[in-house]
Amino acid sequence: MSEVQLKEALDSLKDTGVRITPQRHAILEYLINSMSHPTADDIYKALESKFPNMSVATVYNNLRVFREVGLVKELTYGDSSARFDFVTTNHYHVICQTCGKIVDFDYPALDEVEHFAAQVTGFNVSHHRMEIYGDCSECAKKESH
Amino acid sequence: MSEVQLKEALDSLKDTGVRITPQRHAILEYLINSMSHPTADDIYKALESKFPNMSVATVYNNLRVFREVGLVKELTYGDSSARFDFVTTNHYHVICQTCGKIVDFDYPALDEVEHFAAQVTGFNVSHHRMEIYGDCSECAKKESH
DNA sequence: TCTTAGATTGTAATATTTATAAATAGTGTA
DNA sequence: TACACTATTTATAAATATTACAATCTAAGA
Ligand SMILES: [Mn+2]
Ligand SMILES: [Mn+2]
Ligand SMILES: [Zn+2]
Ligand SMILES: [Zn+2]
Repeated sequence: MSEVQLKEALDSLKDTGVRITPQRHAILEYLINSMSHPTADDIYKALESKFPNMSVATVYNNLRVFREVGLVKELTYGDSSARFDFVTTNHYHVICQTCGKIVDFDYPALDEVEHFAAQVTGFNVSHHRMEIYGDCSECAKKESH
Repeated sequence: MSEVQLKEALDSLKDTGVRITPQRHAILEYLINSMSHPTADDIYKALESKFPNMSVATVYNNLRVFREVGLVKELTYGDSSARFDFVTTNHYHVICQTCGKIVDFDYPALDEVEHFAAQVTGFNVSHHRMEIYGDCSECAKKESH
């Protein structure tokens, strides 16, 4: 299953005229298999044994390329560094304010809100972002002690 | 009207045991009167004629204090610096992807989404954030040329 | 007025991300 | 397969935003 995703991703790069390098292959593979929301530095560290000479700029450059092609979404929060999510199905995120855990969360897209915003503001609306914040069950348990 | 908001804000600081300094007074006043979503540096620059010796650290420190007390909300986007919004009524934001303009936007809070997320993930949900992205009418017009 | 804990200031440090230029390598073509 | 062309990588420096720190100052209660 993840092999299929990787193959489709590589094909979509090829279709856009983006060269497939070993670094790109490895970053995509890591994003697909990790099933998480890693930072650029997470990816850099995870691949440094395989690519001891890879530059961190390469990770950033390729994540931008992947974002532009539509393969990954960039999740930006206030605090620290951006996180990257391999695009599969549309979903939202629930984030623990205590430990930082990010949980995927399926919910129908809020089309009404977009339409309403377009009408009220005159914007040409393209998309929205939403995140839900709280404490995960582990952290909530610890706090109650 | 803004005098009332300023007075209430100062009272709420006093109630929390936060000292009222000229710098804090000025930052709050600016946030309330600007009716916009300034960055820390916007505030710093706007007040430098009045406080030639004020440190940018003071602006950051106080914005954090105000956030902790609940007087301001910090809006963090990917690209540049954080923006700050004096808390009045609950509202969302519509953001122009081209020029960066931020427009306030009233919409009933998405309580259902929060409840659903809590049930599905087991989180103790506290709040959510949502922004709508698109192009404002001016930018959309320019692009069509 | 005096005292003192908290606030401000000036500066250095940290961290993330981007820019740059030289070296390298992927891919289409012959 | 070998070549040529150009995209990509690498290494490093730079830009930017934010925080840490220590010395100085001051708001506010006694
Ligand atoms: Mn996700
Ligand atoms: Mn606002
Ligand atoms: Zn947690
Ligand atoms: Zn615009």
